[in-house]
Amino acid sequence: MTEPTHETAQELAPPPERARTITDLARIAGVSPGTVSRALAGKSLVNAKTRERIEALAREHGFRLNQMASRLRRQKTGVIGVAIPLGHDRRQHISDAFFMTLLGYLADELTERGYDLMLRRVIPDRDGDWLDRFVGSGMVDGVIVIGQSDQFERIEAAAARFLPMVVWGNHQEGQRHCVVGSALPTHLSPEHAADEIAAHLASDMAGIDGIFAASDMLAIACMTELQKRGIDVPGGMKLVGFDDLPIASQTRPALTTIRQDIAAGAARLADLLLRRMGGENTASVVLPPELVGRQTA
Amino acid sequence: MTEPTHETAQELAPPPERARTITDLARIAGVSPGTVSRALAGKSLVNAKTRERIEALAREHGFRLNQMASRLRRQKTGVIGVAIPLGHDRRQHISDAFFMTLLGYLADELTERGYDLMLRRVIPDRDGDWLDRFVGSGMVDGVIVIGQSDQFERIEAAAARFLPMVVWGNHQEGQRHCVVGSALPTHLSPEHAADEIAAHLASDMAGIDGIFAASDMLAIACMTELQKRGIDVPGGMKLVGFDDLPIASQTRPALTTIRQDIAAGAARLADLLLRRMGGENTASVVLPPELVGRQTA
DNA sequence: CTGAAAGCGCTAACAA
DNA sequence: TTGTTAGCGCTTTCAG
Repeated sequence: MTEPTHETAQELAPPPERARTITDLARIAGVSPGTVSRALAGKSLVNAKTRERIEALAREHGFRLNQMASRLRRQKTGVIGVAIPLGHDRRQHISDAFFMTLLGYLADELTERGYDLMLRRVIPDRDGDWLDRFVGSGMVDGVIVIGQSDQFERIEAAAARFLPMVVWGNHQEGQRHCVVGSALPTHLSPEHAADEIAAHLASDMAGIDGIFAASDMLAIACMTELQKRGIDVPGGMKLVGFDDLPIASQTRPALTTIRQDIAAGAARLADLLLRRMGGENTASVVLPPELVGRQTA
Repeated sequence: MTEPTHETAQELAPPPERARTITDLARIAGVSPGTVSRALAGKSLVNAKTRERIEALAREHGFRLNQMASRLRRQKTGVIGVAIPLGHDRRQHISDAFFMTLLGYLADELTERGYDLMLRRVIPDRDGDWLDRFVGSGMVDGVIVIGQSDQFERIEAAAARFLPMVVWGNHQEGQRHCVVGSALPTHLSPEHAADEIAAHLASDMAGIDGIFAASDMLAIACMTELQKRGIDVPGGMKLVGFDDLPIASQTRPALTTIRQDIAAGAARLADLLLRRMGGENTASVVLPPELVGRQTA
């Protein structure tokens, strides 16, 4: 550390008056608020010298633009809303591995393009107006809905009036809202599925020689259960997952699965949303699923 | 579906004029904007009849309050900022399983208490001012930083001036910023660690009878590598992970690990942050780690 | 190139 | 109980 001690620093340079608003800074610089605004926004029509001086003062006085005010005035927010409806299964937690992985990639994509993400977990049963409220909140320029849950109709309704929205989910014939997704139904929570799996396995396995799980996490739960019972995978029972989460290649035996290219999905979501925000009415995209053959089938 | 066709619906009830602002709605209702504001906010001093009428009109005309304006005026945002600095390891993706799991629990906690989350992924090398910009943006009432990365000093500096901030990370003697965490260094990305693990294992395993991995994901990568080489776990090599992610109990053999109670961690983060937002200067919290003995050690 | 002034949509005194 | 008014902090015409 090369900085002087606090005591010394304080003696040498008493901390400068803090400029909280653009008006504060304007007063300090002896110019008008308008000029400060233009200087900080890097507008061409402001004198280079003036700009530099204002920038220096801004640093010195720790000035940060109030984004709330700026965005209200400019009528754009620089924020993408991400809604995760938790409908048909109350117990399905937002921390579902698939959703969170998708969200991570989305954050990477959108941050790269200069947007922040506003995350909202919604329980539709409690708040029937969740989507319209979000979409009309004035807080977001566009909305991504992760998972349709049981809210298909509500999403359709919102899509009728609100263009900049894209949904991760399934496509149904003639639907209005723009989706990105593969061709299969959605996710269940592995913790709570474990019991049901156990029950099924206990009852009757005659005539079954393979399980196709609806998600990797579910497949892994199956595998554990099978191995507990001494059933060899894939010898005694074949097993195929769905998603190809990073974890799938790490299990023992490594999980054969249908890949959802989550990164690609996130990229498509981001791309489509930005185009819709630009006024384009984009079509839905079905990502081709791909079989990743490993050791369980 | 019980709704009539679009044509019929339109003939019967032409869609009402849309009320975009509180002033629109006031005009429609024949009252002043102030009254509408009070009615919609559920203030007691507005006539019940008037309130009901305004609420009905708001529904009918699809009115939603512009949160940007409301929040600017009220000087509170209802948003918690969550920053994830990606510093010392550029390749460490936001989609890191631990971070995303923590984020999921945080979202559950904070949404429950009426806050939205604003997620921002930051690369400190590219933007040295990231934390002050976030904290001073006027967009958030409080900030949670997930992981200190190599930004300890910058976080310290911000903490000197900004109270409502809590950090997930390690505690160091005499530090100023409030952390929640366990007692061990942070996470590496398993994908890229695999090669190094392989190299280490290839070179020299004499005298080593156990591996303590810095995260479960890393431990799982080790396990895969060990099993590839025909080394029995735990017979030939003991293995202990760190985190107790949901996946840890699903591996084969099940991973012995040090539990980070992520849900509890998220709850503490949320709790401390809200108290700081209320003006309290809270102390750091070290969560006691707990050994979860399974089959690998 | 810069200043003055008019709002973005909302809320909260203060009056009535 | 309601209307009027003055801003929240910023951007952007429009003048100069």
